[in-house]
Amino acid sequence: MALTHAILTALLEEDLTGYELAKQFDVSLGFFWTASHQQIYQTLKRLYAEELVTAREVSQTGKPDKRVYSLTDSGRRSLDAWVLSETKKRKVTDELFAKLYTVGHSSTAAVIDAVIQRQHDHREKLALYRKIESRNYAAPLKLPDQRKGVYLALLAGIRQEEASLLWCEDALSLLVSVSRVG
Amino acid sequence: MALTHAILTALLEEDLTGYELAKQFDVSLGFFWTASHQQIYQTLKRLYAEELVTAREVSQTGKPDKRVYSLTDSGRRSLDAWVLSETKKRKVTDELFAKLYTVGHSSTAAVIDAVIQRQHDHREKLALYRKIESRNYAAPLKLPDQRKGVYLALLAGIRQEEASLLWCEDALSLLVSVSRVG
DNA sequence: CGGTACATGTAATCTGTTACATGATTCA
DNA sequence: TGAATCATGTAACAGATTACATGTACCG
Repeated sequence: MALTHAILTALLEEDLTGYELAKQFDVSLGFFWTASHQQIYQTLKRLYAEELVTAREVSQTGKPDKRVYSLTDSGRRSLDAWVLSETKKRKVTDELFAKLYTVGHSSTAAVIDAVIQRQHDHREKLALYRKIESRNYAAPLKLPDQRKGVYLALLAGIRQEEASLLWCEDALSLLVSVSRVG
Repeated sequence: MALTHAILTALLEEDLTGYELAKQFDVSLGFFWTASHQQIYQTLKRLYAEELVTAREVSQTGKPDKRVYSLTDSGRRSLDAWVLSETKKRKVTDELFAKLYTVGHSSTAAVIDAVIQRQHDHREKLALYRKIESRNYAAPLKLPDQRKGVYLALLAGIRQEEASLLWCEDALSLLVSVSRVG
């Protein structure tokens, strides 16, 4: 039950709606956590039932009403307990690498296309992360403590995207040496 | 249904038992795919029912009997179709980064411990990958085509582990600047 | 008139995790 | 004698995905 805690940590800083959470999981949180809006709404519903969050309805003009969630004391305690618990290993599933295992047996062209697509994605993510970094995290040591962890998560994202981009170049240059198969 | 294809790609190269597959998912495949032995046995059972793999029982002396799986033609076609299909985005869940979001609100000591633990893990993985690289993939361009993709997957693992290790150092030096909280 | 952003959800299904279950061999 | 490795599985439950469902506002 770890999406629970990913949501609760996001609510530590500010109150959010399901929609806003989904957007955050799509961008800044995206490189270390992915979740669809359906999953988020379902989890928020459960969190509300368990009284780890509260919700208030906010009417808006020119936009649909929204439901803003905030942490409760109980949610806060649950988070604290989770931080002290053992950290689970990173879980990854990436089809791209599984497809690489088929090189020489199946269509290499398809794999090359997949790498190029991935290269575009990494470039976009990196540009986004760097923009966020230069706007909000230019002087890490001077950040207030509550922002330091968020900065480090961002930095990890930047490093991962950079490493992935370098890899994409190496991958493409090696893949063109593969005779067409499949 | 992507574990399906991750298993099928592993069977492209050689026939394997569920146990061997589980080990591979734990080590060399581990950085881009994780799966427990329970999940693997369940999936193999389904794959067998769908005739994407066949199995033969092998008796051993001094060891339990084992069940060795191989790809069928139908499994092979399923793989080919999958390679041509759109590549899904990488899916990640990593509690460590979620925990970073709690810095300044909760126990920083616990987060530091988690980073140190992760640093050990990355060092071990990197050492393993480098050993595999120097033993089997010293001259990438001279590899047979079927090994090039596998090498690239390994290289991605090496790059990721290196980037992660650099990050761990930066993270630890910034985290010690956080006043003790929680 | 069409697309995008805002905003929230349910139902059915599929996938993955946790707990349970067994049993031989080898090494210290 | 106890731990590790080999080897395979089931059952119950939790978590995630896919398909379906609705509706407004704003921009071009």
